[in-house]
Amino acid sequence: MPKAPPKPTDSELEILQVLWQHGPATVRTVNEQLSQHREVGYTTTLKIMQLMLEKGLVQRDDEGRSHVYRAAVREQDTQGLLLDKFVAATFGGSALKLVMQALGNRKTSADELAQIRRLLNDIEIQNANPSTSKPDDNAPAA
Amino acid sequence: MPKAPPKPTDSELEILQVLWQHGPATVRTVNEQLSQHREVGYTTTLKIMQLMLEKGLVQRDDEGRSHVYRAAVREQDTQGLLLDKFVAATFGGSALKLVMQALGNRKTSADELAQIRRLLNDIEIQNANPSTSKPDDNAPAA
DNA sequence: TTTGGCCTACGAAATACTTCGTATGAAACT
DNA sequence: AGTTTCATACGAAGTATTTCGTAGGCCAAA
Repeated sequence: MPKAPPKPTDSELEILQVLWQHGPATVRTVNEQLSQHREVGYTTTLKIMQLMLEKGLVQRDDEGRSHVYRAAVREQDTQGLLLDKFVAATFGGSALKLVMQALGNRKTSADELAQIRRLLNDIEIQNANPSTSKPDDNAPAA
Repeated sequence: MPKAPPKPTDSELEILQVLWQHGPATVRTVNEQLSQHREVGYTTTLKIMQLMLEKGLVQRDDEGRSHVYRAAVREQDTQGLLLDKFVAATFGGSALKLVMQALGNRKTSADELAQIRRLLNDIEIQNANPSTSKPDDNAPAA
């Protein structure tokens, strides 16, 4: 089994976000996206993406003159990995404390609260009845 | 207004956790706590705590022969600060996505789910009736 | 007083990440 | 063909963090 890619750094995560949203892209495209938020040199972006390639965070197609990069890790997986580390370091491993803090000290819209309620319901259904597959918003009503 | 202390690093956060839980402590005490989880030299801990003093993350009483350090930032404030940065970097600023991921990909006990439900209720009461003060578990029944 | 133990201060190395200058080459333009 | 344009590769410096060796001070026990 090939070794799992390491935890991305902050800069690497920024680049992954672009690739996740935009799909495969050249260094130039990525750099242009990043430049909309902060100043960053082209070769800086290039260098980081080259390092990401070595780390296995991205893959690239180097056919043409400019190489096309794409994420080699999935958004959900990466977020989950980072979340685990963050919860461990900051909240002593308690996801509950994290959620309380996230919901408590922050304006949360009624709509968002409703979504969370729905999620809670789904989870309780799961717990009560593990055989059923996860409910899907788009599924036809029973 | 004195400048707010910076975001603590991972090592600094570990030390803050000890101080928050244990209360004011000497370098030796802190180092002993840390040593229960991983190997770390005494002067390493000392050095980091000295840097934390310069950054304003801790204060110290250097009366006696061994100095006594205490956290200069509150646990909730610090967790909130770190959480904000983390949500911004990892979930594009969406606390909702964070909560969904935290609850979704993880076993959450019925008890924890109940606590979250209670929190949701409190928040909705707040939203509906902003004049009321926040309910307190320990408050005497009306 | 001398010794040993514990404490702080400090310098410096090791590591990780970010940044960018410059070299080089390929393609496009004139 | 010569020149400009744009891409990659690479070295190296700047910054932040972590780590620890060593020096020096203070106090108590011998």
